[in-house]
Amino acid sequence: MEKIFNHLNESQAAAVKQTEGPVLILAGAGSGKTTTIISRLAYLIEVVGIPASNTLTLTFTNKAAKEMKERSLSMIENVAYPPLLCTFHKFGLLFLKFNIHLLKRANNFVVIDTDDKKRIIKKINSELPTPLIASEISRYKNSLMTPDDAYKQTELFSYKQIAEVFAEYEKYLLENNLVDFDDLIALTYKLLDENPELAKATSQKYQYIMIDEYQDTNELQFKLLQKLCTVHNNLCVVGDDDQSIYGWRGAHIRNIMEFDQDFSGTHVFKLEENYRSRAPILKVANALIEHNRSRLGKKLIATRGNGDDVTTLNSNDENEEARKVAAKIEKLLESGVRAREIAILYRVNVLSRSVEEGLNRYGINYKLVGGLRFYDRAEIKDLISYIRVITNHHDDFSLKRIVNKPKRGLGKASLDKIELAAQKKGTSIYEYITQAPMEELEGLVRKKNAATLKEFAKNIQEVAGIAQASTYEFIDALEETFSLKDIYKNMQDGQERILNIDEFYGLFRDFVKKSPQSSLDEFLNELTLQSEQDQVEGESIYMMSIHASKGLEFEHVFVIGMEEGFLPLTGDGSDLEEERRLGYVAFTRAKETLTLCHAGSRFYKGRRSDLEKSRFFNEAGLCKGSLKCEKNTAFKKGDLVRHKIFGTGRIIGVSKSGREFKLKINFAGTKRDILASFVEKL
DNA sequence: AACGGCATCTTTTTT
DNA sequence: AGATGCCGTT
Repeated sequence: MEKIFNHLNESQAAAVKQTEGPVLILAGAGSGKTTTIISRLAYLIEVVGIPASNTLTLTFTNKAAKEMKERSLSMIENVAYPPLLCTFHKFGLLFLKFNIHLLKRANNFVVIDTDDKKRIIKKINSELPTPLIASEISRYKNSLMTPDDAYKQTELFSYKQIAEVFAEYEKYLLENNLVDFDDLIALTYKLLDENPELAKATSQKYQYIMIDEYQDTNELQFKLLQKLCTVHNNLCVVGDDDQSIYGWRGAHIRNIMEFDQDFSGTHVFKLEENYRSRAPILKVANALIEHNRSRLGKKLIATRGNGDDVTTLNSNDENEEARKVAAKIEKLLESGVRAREIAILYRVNVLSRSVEEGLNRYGINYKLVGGLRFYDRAEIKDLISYIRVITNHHDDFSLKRIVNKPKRGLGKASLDKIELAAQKKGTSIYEYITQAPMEELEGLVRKKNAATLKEFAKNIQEVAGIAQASTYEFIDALEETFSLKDIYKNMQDGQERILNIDEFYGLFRDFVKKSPQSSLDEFLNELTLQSEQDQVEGESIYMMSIHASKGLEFEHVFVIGMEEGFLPLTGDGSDLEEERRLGYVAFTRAKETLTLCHAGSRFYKGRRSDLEKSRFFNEAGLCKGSLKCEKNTAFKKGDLVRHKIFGTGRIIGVSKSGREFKLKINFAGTKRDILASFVEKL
């Protein structure tokens, strides 16, 4: 008991103790959110006496789940079964394994990733852009729409077409017993919705539910949570409306804004004490986010005392910016700061390029986080396809991916012929290759290739036999039989690919060591749900998008590209309030110092364009008393501006007052003199 | 079947 | 600019 409350402040402790009923914990950046969740879990299990198996804690990323698991293990003692703590999708996977038979489907389904999904779509329709169809299908599934619903909903021909692709896509998944990411949640919901008894039983099993990063949930996840709360309302959600930065991906900020209306009798706790950043950093972050209208209202209170002022770094172009940032970082490193405590953040990934060059010139090592993920690399996906075919020879989808890797002379034309022949016989491609007489195969493809195909099928079977006997020997047998590394031996970026393959082999061996009794099947599904491999700790600084930085912290943070058009990013579909939240997330990553950089022009999309300093400098209160800053904001007669108290008005005159500009503004007929830093341009 | 040249697009990203 | 994708040529 003491151990649990030792490290908690008052509001954290209060939130931990409120175990019953709906609970909303508004956890500001750096306010000890994870500590609170873990403590609450420990309190439920160790003090209240709830069996660990009756709790459920859901996160969005594997990383968060992993961190919480590790930290909870050190806090919870004597637990026969560890509490279920996993991602939403993992929960869906587990649930479907036990219950998908109710949808008349076998539970040996395979989870496909976004790339697989796109390949399937592309095969069905190559006219419309695949990513569009993919995202529309995702949207339909998240709205629980059937292809039929989607078809009826629209009058547009192209969208009717998309609905038709959706129908065929669903048919394909069903026929091959595949499940996509959206299905993991949607089918789980469907099962609970159509089987009230199952919903009741599931809700009874998970009596205490906690959700991390609640501001990132979408509508379907919300509905799923409602089902899980069929027989109780012990739902505790933790999140921060000010850090909702995934609206563009369907996250429903409404969920957190209106939680207390969705669940009556909600207890609200605000965690506002910040244990991360120095006071000046928090001041700037608070000032910025206060400009958002749609928020629950929360202020970060500094506990770490005063520190350096937030610095603005002004450059003419991106090269100057890169030099200045690199020089500053070099100084920090010389003063003994560890490299991993320094991060460069940006709104758009392309902005990393110029800074990379600067860092290289200064000989500073950096690590790019994000970009192409390990499991998305073609060579790794090929390997996974090999393993899939070995576990399930009838997985035509994966087989087609690898049948010509390494080259076996099987191009599109030959493959189509084989596939057609297999379809006619009603068998899988693998089965067709093994069973068709040699003469028949030779009628379809070249003699030499027919033999290669037979050999390929034989090899698959052989390696499958080895896998069954010993997962230990499997990986070596795979490489020996198919020489997958040789494919890349003579390619330009081949060495890197071979290294990736070796890394994958290493990961596989680790998996086997950790759970020797597991089948390849389990390994595969685990893999599909896995995101990035753990970033290796090294002596290099970090560079990443603001999105990727969420949840992390660094002593020294540089935000580059703070210009209109980059942060905030403008254009169709952009949401100024979400951009502001992005700024807020970026600022609150910093523990000791925060440096905000902007450049007068950048080379972007093939041409150089002039840029205005971001309005966020003004909003964050970083412009007071400085004329230099006003130059870029360029208030002029006729501009519409907003004042926090007087509302919207039009500038009718500009004059200088000391070091600042004074504006004469017409607010709905009332003319007032206002200092420029107190209004924002509309 | 494989390669190379031309056109097109360009925010953020997890599962 | 740079990556990706499609199509036509070899």
